[in-house]
Formats: sequence, structure tokens, C-alpha cells
Amino acid sequence: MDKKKPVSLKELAIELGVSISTVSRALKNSPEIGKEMREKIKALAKERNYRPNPFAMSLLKNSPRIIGIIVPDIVTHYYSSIISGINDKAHENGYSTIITSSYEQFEKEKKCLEDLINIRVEGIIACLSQDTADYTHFETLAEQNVPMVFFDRICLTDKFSSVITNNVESSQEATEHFLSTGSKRVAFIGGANHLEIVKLRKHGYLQALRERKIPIERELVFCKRIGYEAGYEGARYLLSLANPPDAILAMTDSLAFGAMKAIKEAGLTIPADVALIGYTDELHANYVDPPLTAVTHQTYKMGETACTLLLEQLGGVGKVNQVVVPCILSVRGSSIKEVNHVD
Amino acid sequence: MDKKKPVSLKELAIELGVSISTVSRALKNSPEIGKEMREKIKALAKERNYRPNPFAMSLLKNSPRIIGIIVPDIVTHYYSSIISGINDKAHENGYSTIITSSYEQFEKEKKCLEDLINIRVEGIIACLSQDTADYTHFETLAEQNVPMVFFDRICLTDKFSSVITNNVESSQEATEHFLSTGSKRVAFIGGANHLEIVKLRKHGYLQALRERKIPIERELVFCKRIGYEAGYEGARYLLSLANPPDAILAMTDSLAFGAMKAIKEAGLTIPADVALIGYTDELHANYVDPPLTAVTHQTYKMGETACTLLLEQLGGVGKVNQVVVPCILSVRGSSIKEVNHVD
DNA sequence: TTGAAAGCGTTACCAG
DNA sequence: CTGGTAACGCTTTCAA
Repeated sequence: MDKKKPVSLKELAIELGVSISTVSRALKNSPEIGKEMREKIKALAKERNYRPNPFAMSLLKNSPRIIGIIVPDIVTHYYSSIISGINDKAHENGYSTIITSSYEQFEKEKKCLEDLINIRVEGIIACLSQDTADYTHFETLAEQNVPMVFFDRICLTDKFSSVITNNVESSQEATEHFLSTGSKRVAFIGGANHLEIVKLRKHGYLQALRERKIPIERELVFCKRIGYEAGYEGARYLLSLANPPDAILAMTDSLAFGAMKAIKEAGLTIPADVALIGYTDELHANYVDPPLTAVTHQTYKMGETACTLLLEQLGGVGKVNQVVVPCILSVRGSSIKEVNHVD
Repeated sequence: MDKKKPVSLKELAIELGVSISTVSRALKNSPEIGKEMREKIKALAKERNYRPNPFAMSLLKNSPRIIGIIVPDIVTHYYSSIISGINDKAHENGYSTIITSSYEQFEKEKKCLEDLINIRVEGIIACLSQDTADYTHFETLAEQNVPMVFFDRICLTDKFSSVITNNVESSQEATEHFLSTGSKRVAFIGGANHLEIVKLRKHGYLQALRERKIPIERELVFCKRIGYEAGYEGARYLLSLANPPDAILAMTDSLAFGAMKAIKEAGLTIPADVALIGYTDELHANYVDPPLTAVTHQTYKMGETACTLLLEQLGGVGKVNQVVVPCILSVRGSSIKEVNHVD
């Protein structure tokens, strides 16, 4: 009933009447071993289904070839897609991954980090939780020189490599797209203000208004939390204004779908009454009606890139890098009120 | 620049001028150690940030407290949600998880299994890939008594515990729901016929027709692959029939959304022209318009249950169990043509 | 060409 | 109460 114990080098050695060292060497093709001996040993190893014990190796080299990942939430498509990119790149290079979730909570994030360190992962790839505003737990890592890469929601960029998107430019582009296709009053739904990503996307939005010399109105900016409910709440608030917006830029997919629900519930038409742009992947954007114009993240590529940066660090590259994986504005049905025939 | 090596028991022992055994015992609150000594040791351990080396422990006990997971695809909400349930339950019990993806390919599935075994995970939770029709790689595991639990797409149920949903009943219920709310010709879109899950859900669908004495028509059943494209293709095929269906049961979320797209493209209205039911979670069902009536999996619970079954096996329970986590039919806007006032 | 032995970090057993 | 030692599986000198 018990799990059968795998064979060890020792057992193979005894069975063949040779020493452990000999078996070890034969199995790694050491040239010093006689051809016959080597063949014989390899044959038996195959037959007995020998597999090197990874714990022994890790003990020896203190490197388990495992990469730890911390995301705010595994279930969200955005993160799972990034994880997918990390995973593939990691496996390609002989690494396994351990995925942990902070559930957007500071305390859980610290726990995840703690666990990963205890497991002695070789490096960590992480995205900050919404609640994280204190980075001391990561600073500690920096002191211990644990290789680490952040993506999306980043911090301590002088110490760790990071992967980001062109947040400012992409939301500026989206806002400008609204303004050049018939929308006049563009609102912005974001998340908690202390998040870097919120600041940046809001900045891009404001930048687009400034370039058009459109006065900025505080009431058109709703920044509370990220999530479906917050998007719903935000849109309801915006539509209830005395002078409501005729376009909404939602800086997240859940925010966008929440907003979409509120707009439809209010009996308004998209994009005629309220145009809408979100940030999401192709699949989800096409599920809804009208198809959502969206800033699309190259999520898989972001994951691959983050992993590549980490592998660099593991390989001994000391330099801290920051890579930008740009977003792409995919225009679909939800954003265009009228086509402008400029140029 | 190098990763600083964590302190070992030995180093602590030397620093305090005591033996390794003493330090080891003090740290695990062995009652045989003097109070002062214990305090002193613990203080130093804290200061030096001591963490037990998991590889040494694993070497000793041959149990890394890691559970391996194999899913066909991490990115699909269905699987990531199940993973989430597994993860939480595992962490609750002091286990980590390693998640691998077969990408619905038989060969990759074998590779995943191989990797997990090499890492010496204590047990494995898996869902078969679509392409898997040969189970010898899992039979090998059974011989080695590696604890293993399947969910959803299962095999070798005499050897491994498994978690399934009430596939037959749920699709029968969905079909019956169509028939009792005004639909007359119900079609079925499934996946590859060798998959157990396809057989079962199709069976439920057929069963509902039989109970109503409705003749079964081969042409109303489209079973090819699972995926958005297949759903789209399937619905186009069904709608192109001389006598097309007025209701479609799609046995997967991606199939349903693909079908929805095809129906809308054909200029037909849901549910008036074609009623539609899918299998999906609440979030996605509400994103679309009309909101999709759907058989909802209790995914998180399935994950938890699978993990619980595995923990049982790890705890030495020899008995093979099969647990049913039932689906729930969530009626939304896409399925009801007319409300029947029966009873 | 092969073997013996030390060491990686920990626990557990046996002495003292 | 505390120390010494073997053992877990493997790699790597050092010797033969």
C-alpha cells in the first residue's frame, strides 16, 4: 500500500557489485568509465527506472530549479495567461514553478513570500497585491540577494528587474481614440490611487485631455478599487452626474465589464450614448455585445519576458533591467460614435 | 552579488558553542532542553533568520510536501478556479503545489507526469487531456503506489479516487428545461467522442429526449472538439440544416460562446429564434448579452474536494473514493422562449 | 579505471 | 539535560 521507494545509486551499485561512485560516473557519461561497465550500468538503471533524487541534488547545490510566482489571483485571465508564459519559458529551461496567490491582500502576500523562501526557490516573479503599500518584505529579499522580478505592479525598481506595459501611452491613446471618434466627455474608472499602475494610466488619460486643451474635471475620475463591483459602482456614479460623460475608459477588464453592466441597466446604448473602452484580452472582448474595444495586454509575452529576466539574474547578470511589453489598442464595436475623416 | 547562503543548524551551534543536536531540539521545543538554553538558541535563530532546509528534511523523510497538478490548460477559468480550490486546501494542510499544463496534448501530459515524478511530488491531481486515450502512463503510477486523484475527465476509477460532476443529470436537466419552456428541437454541441465527459453529457441530453418520447436525430448532435472555434463551427453547421434546431445545448463554456457568436452572426435572436444553454461560471455568463443560462460547476469546491481526497490517500487511506460535486442550473436570459404554467 | 570517504542540513537514537 | 553518530542520496576530491 505504501509508496514504493525509488531505487538509489547505492542499490544499483550493490546489485552490480561495484561502488556508488562508479555508478554515479557511468550515469553521467564520465569518460573515465569503461565502455562495457557504462553500458551495463545504464541498462540496469533504465530497467530499474532509476531517477536521481532531486532533494539530494538540491542539498548539495542548494538550487532546486524552482521558480516561485506570486500573483494577486490565479483565476483572473490576465494573470493566468501571464503565468502560462512564465511556466512555458521556465520549463523550457529546466525549471519548475510554484504558483501562489496573494488574493490582493498584503498579509497573504507576505505569507506567500515567506513560504517561497522557505521552500528555497531559486528566484521569484511577483505582482504586488492591491493592498501592498509597504515594501519592506521585498527589501529583505534584496539584502539576501534573492533574484526577483516584478511585473505590472512593481516596486523597488532600483533593486529588481521588472516588466511593465506602456501604461501612460496606452491609456493616452485610448482616450485620444475616443476624442477623435466623436466622444466629448471622457471619464476614467481606475483603482486604488496608491497603485503605480493607476497613477500611470490616469496620467495617460489626463495627458490626452491636456493635449486637446480639454479642461480636466475631477468628477469624471472614479478611483476606488479594481473589480467588477467597483466598475459597476463607478459607472453608476458617473451616469448619475448632472453632466454625465459620453465615454468611459475603464482601466481593467473587470472594471470594464462592471461598467458595461451599469450602462446597459441604465437603458443606455453603447457606443451611441456612452462609448466604452476597457483593458482586456481578445477572448473576453469578443464574448460581450457590442464587442469591447480594448487595450490588449500581450500577457503571454509579458510572462515569458519576466521569466527571461529572472533567468538572467539566476545566470549571474547583476544589472537590473526594465522591459516594456507594449499594449495594443484593438478597436471593436464599443468605442466609435462617428468616424472622423481626418486625412 | 551571489545569493547569501542561509544559516544552518551547524553554524548556530558553533556560534553558541553547543552541539547541533541541542540546537535542533531547542528549536522544536523539545522538553529535554533547559529553559535558558532554549531561549538563547531561539533568540539567535530569530536574529540570524534561520529557516530549516526543506531539502534536508525531504531527503530524510522522502516527502517534500508538494502536490503536483496536471490540467489541460491553466488559462481557462474552469481549471484555474479548480486549481484555486486545490491550492487553498493544500496550503491549509501545509502542502505546496506545482501546476503543470498538458495543453490538451497526450505527449505533453506524459511529460508533465514525468516531471512531477522526477520532482518526487507526494501525490498528483490530474484532469486528462482531450487527446489522451491511452492510460498506461497512469497505470505505471498505480503500480508504484503514487497517490493520485482525477477530476472531471477521469480514468482507471478502480485504482484512483476521482471527483466528478453529475454530468448525465445536469445535461438532462438542461435539456428538459428547454423542452418545458417552449423549445421544440434541441441540438447538442459536444467534444471528442472518446471523452468520458462527452459521452455522459450526451447521454443526459438523449435521456431527456427519450423521456419526452422525442425521436433522436443524428444531425442535431455535433461532437468534434472542445473550444471556441468548434462551438462556432458547430452552431453554423446546425443552423445551416434544412430543419435547424430552435435550441442548443453546448456542453462547455467555450463551445457556448462560440455558438453564441454564430447565432448572432446569422442574424438570429437568442432565445426567441435559438435558445442557448452553456456550461460556465457566473462571471462569464453575465458578461454576455443576453446573460447565458448555464450549468454552473462548483469549481472551487471540486478543487477542494479533489485535494481532500488526495490528502486522504497521503494519510494512508487505501480505499478508492468517487465524489460527485453536482452542477447547478442557473437560469438567465438565453434559454426561455415561453414560461409554462405547469403546476 | 575504480573505490573510499567527506560533506550538504537535518533528525533520531544511544550514550553519558 | 546534552553530545556524538548514523543515516537520507548524491557529487566530488583523493587514493589506489
